[in-house]
Parts: sequence; C-alpha cells; structure tokens
Amino acid sequence: MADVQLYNTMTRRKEALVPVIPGQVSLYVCGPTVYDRAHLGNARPAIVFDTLVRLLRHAYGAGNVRYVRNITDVEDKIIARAAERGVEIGALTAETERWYLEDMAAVGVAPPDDDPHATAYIPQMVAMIETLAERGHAYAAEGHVLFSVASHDGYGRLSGRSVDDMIAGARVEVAPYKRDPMDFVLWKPSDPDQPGWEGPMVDGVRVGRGRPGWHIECSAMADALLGETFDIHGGGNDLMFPHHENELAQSACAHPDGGFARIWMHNEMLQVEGKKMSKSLGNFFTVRDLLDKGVPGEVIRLVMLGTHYRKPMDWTAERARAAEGTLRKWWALTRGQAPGNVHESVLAALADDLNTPGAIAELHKLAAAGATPDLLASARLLGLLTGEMAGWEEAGPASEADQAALHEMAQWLERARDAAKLSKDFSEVDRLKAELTQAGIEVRMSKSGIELVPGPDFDADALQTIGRNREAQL
RNA sequence: GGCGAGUUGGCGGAGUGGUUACGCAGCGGAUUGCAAAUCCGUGUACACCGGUUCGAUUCCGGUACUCGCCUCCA
Repeated sequence: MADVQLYNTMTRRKEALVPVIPGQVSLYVCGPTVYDRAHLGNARPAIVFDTLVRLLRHAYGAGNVRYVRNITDVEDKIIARAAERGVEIGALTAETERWYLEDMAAVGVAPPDDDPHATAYIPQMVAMIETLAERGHAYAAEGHVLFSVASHDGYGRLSGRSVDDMIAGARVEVAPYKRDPMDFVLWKPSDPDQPGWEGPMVDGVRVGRGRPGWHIECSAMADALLGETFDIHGGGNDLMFPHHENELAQSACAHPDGGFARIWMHNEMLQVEGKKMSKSLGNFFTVRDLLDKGVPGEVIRLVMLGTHYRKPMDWTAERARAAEGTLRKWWALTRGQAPGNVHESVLAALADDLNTPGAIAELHKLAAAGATPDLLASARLLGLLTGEMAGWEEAGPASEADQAALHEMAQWLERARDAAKLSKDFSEVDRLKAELTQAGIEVRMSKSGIELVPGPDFDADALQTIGRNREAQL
C-alpha cells in the first residue's frame, strides 16, 4: 500500500510515516485524567487515534502496532473531586476509569495495547527527575522540583512560541520560588492527607514527600513503554502547550540521544451547535448523556469522523440525525453479508493524513455502486458497521408477540385498503396508518402487499392499544 | 497583547492550476388511492483585494471576519 502520510505538528507539514523499527509502529496518546465522566470533547481524540490505529494495524499488521494510552490517576483535580465527594481517591479513579472504558467502547474505541497508570510509574518519574537534576535541567525549591526552561534551547519549538513571547503574554501570577516565569513543576509537595511518595534526590538532598507534576507522568510512561524514541505522539490541540512542549523538554533533556516522538499529531477541538462546549454556556454534556438520550454510539463516531481531525468540528443535532440515516442505510445494505476487501480509494483517503471525511465519501460511492461487501470491509476499517456497537440499528420488535401483532395489523390494513379501493373512502385506512406511524411503525404499501416496519421509536404498548381498538370496532 | 488554525453551493464537508466530489435538505419524475420507503434526474460554490500564469477556488502577498491556545475545563 501507499505510504501513510501524517501531518507533523513539529515540522508543520505532512510527512511519510517511517517507523523507527521498520515494519513496526509505536504511538503514545495522552489519555484521560480520571475524575469525571468523559464529555463529548474527550471522545474526539479517542476516536481519532483509534481510527489511526485501525489504519496502522491494517497497513502494518495487527501485531506490529503498539498503542499506549495512559491513565492519569494522580492529579490535583482528582484530589479535589475525591475530597468534594468524600470518597477514597482510589475508588474515584477506579470508577471513573471503568466509566471511561465503557463510554469509549460504546463509540467503537478499542482498548489500547497498554494503559499505564501514573501511580504505577512513580519510581520511573522520580528517576527521570533525578536525571534532569543531574544534567542541570532541574532544581529544588521549597519542596518543589522545577524544570529550568532556560536550560533547554529547544523549548517552544513544538508549539511555535518563543520563551520571550510567552513571558510577555503570560497572564498568570508567577510563583515566587521559580527562577524563571516559564519554569514548570516536576514534583510538588503533598500535605499529609494528599497522596504522596518519597521525593527524588536533587543536589544530594532528598526532596520531601510529594507527587509528580502532570507533564513528567507522560514523559516517564512513554519512556518506560516505548523507549527514548518512538513514532507518533498524539493528543488534543489544547495539550500542545504547555503539556506536550513540557513533555518534549523533559524527555529531550533526560535523553539527549533520543528523539522522543518522531511525529506529533494534534486533533482540533470540538464545538457544540457552533459554540465551544462549556459549563457556563450550558451546552456541556458527556458521552453518557448522549447515549442515554438514545443517540447510538455508532452515530457519534460517524459524526466525529465526518470532520477531518485537524479542523474544528461542530456537534449538531442535525448532523447526528443525518449520520443515523446514513448508518441505517448502510446497515440495511450490508446486513448478513460477508466483508469483502477494503477498497483502495478508502485506504488512500485514510493514508493521506487520516482523511476520514474523504473516506466516508468513498463509502457512499461504494454503496451507490452496490459494492456492498467492500463497503462493509471498508467501513469496518473506520470502526463502523463492526457490530460491536450494534443493536440500535436492528429495527425490530423485541418479542414474537409484537411480531404477530404487526402481521395481524398488516392484514387488517390490507383488507381495509382493498375495501376502500372499491368504496373510494380511504379515511379509515388513513386513520389507521396515522396511528401506526404514531406508534413508531413505518407503513410501506405497495401493489405486492403491505409491510409494517417498526422503527427506532417503536412503541409496543401503542400497537397493542391500536389492536384492541380495532377489535372493539369489529 | 502573544502564538496558531480556518473562511468552498441552503447545510455539512473533500479536493484540484484548466475536467462531476460526496452526503443531507430542496426541486422534478417513476411508483402509490394518498403518503412513506425506494429508484431516476437535478445545483458551474469556492470571503475580499492585488500578484504570478495562457488560465487560480487551487500558488504568493495583503485585508476582513471566525475560531482555538496562552487560564481549572480537552
């Protein structure tokens, strides 16, 4: 197949993916901080990189891709939330992680190969901080250990900022113990009631009990699992600065011979009905909220993939409705079929910097051409029509009783129509049709007969009521 | 204020130096008692102003506007 081209934030252009180890791809994506339900914006990077991984597994072989997505389970927001709810931190993080996995599975996101938890890599973080201190990139101050930005020439290269600009534009109070306003925390002290570990040795002195800064967590875990140099580092645009810039600074300084990530990928942010999703605007909602409202996970996924990952995407009810229609059509076309081959055009679109909207357009063309086995195989590469999220599109009555009732109703309707054709009075037929439509049943009439198809809003009770009313009339 | 991204037909959204994107909606037709579903057909859009070019929506420069990050939120 053609090379996979990916846009590299570092170089600001598309590049061919050339793995460090030929034939094998390694990637690290920043995962969730587990203190609350994933909101819709959190689902975007998860879906984007899940799709990238599906493409890479197809291109390189399933066993030749190593996908690491971390779990941040020690962080100030977690401490605050646990205190607020009066629960143990471990209980909070375990529950939230379970929710996250459930919600991601619901939108077709497969678990990564490794899901390192920050709390399991404290020794590696401490060791990395010590290395940074030994090399003159870190210093201790008032129980903290800070990274010295001035000690690293390349700082700001990833996000395209100069240190001077950042200082000029900074709108935050500078902590008094920082040598330089841009210096960031590697280790911070913990109160007795906060989670803490024995600190690193800096300049021959043991720093007191504390916890790691957020950025060092990812540096240490990526290093531990993927080594000093790996292929792709992904995450949301918002993480580019400061998180990724800091990660890069730490890793580059700790391992001067390693390159850290070869390609940096950043997805753009999500909006809702044209506005940024935020609690203050009242348009904030979680993936679970959407699922509970009856929006199928597969629909969420298709809407997400309908916008290229490097463009801002807008979640709207209209787009969800359209995506649902598309999926119902595709399901109907491919149901019961064996998958064919992933079509070249779909692969080409995906290999071109994960052009998912282009790939979806190709899917539409396959559907129009009647190439349903290839449509199925190709859609599955995008994590659609996999059956993992299925159930929602199976428009069917739950029970055999409903099935029988529908069949009986169809016969009634057909007799009524035949009679009406003679009498020229269709009012009775139209009324029955309206009632059935109201009950979420699609009425399909043709010369060959009448078909009643229960839709997504199928209401079995309403069907029973209609049936009883009919009987009462007879 | 600093940095960055974007502006394509009614909507969403690809792509291209000269040729149909695609989907949704709309419209016309077939079909239907009427609808629905389905099928067929249907739309010369690329923010603005300059420049390069035989030719630019596509390349270059500028203008306007929108959005994001810099601040707890992804």
